[in-house]
Amino acid sequence: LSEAQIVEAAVRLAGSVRLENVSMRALADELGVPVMTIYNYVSSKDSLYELVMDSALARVRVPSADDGTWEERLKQLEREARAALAHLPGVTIDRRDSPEGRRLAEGVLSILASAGFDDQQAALAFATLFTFMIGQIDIDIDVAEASASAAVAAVQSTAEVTQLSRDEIFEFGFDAVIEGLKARLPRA
Amino acid sequence: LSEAQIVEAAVRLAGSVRLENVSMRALADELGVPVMTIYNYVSSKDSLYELVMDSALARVRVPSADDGTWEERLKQLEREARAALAHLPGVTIDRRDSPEGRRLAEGVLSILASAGFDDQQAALAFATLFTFMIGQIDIDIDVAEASASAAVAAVQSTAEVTQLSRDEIFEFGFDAVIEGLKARLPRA
DNA sequence: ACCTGAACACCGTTCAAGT
DNA sequence: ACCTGAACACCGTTCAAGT
Repeated sequence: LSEAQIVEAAVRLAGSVRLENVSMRALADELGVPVMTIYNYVSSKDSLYELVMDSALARVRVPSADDGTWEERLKQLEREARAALAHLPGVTIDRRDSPEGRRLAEGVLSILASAGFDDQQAALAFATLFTFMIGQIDIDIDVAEASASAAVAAVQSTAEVTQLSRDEIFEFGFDAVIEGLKARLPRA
Repeated sequence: LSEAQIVEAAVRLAGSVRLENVSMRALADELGVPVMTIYNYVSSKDSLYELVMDSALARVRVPSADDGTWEERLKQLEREARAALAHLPGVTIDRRDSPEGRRLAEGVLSILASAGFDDQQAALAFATLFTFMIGQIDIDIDVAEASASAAVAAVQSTAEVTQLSRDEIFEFGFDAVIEGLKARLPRA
């Protein structure tokens, strides 16, 4: 048994239930060990949240400067972050003590700097993008948990609108946010 | 004792702890009644979440057509919704079966319609605004719970940046989103 | 009819006893 | 030293017994 195996099992179980509803007892069953054995590798359930989050975010790459325009790089990063967490209900980006969260935050800030934002504007743009992404992840999970949500319902209630996929909504929203930020970019 | 008193007590307790961490026993203590008495007025803790959310959102006004430009009306609505939930950690907008959630969603959609968005674009714009607001509420609460969060840390790490207040970030982000949406408005 | 104590089936985690 | 069963202090809610 190892920390990695525990995280793996938690991810497996968190696929169908919010991680906070996966009990340590259920996790132990999944691993075939007594409950308290887990505590030899993971100090608490809270620390398990962080380990799961970090293992998910570890997959997210920060595109390098030659991977396209700054808009494309940002979009790519956010798309991957969203995908990494979309199927882990109950796992959000806790930017507090997470190494991976910090890595990605720095990635976003450096892309914004390369776009020409000064420190102040980059910080504001970062907060805007981060806000949008947290909302996106939250909504992805809401929709996954109850496909008859009122966001969809509200959308559908607007007459002859064809149903919008989550991906279309993401692309539209992200492009809108980027365009709004670009308008605040100091002229080159 | 009444449903209203129970919701009031829950709001009181949810000021300092996330509502999901307010136990029915603690709520009963706050009200000075035995635990099971609450169940004569509220069918379950889940239904209590909805009652608390609805009572908070009930305060949020949908500005009428003569309350300013559509941008100002949207901003006013979102500002109030944010304020209504910012101090209720653990209470998000569950658009599922909430009357107040539906009322506000329809309010936003009607403002977007008055701005000239067609149904499809209005639905996409609504989703974008909603995503941004959910993220904002989440982050407000994160920050309230741990004022030394990494979003702030990341911002501060960018050298000589003065600390940004949550309100400044909201104003900047909201304006950026609105500007991005406006760019998608069919030309009048 | 309305109310509610005791009990049930859970939690995360401590702690002491096992090897 | 490492492991882990039993126990503790909680949960939300059922249900039967009280008035």
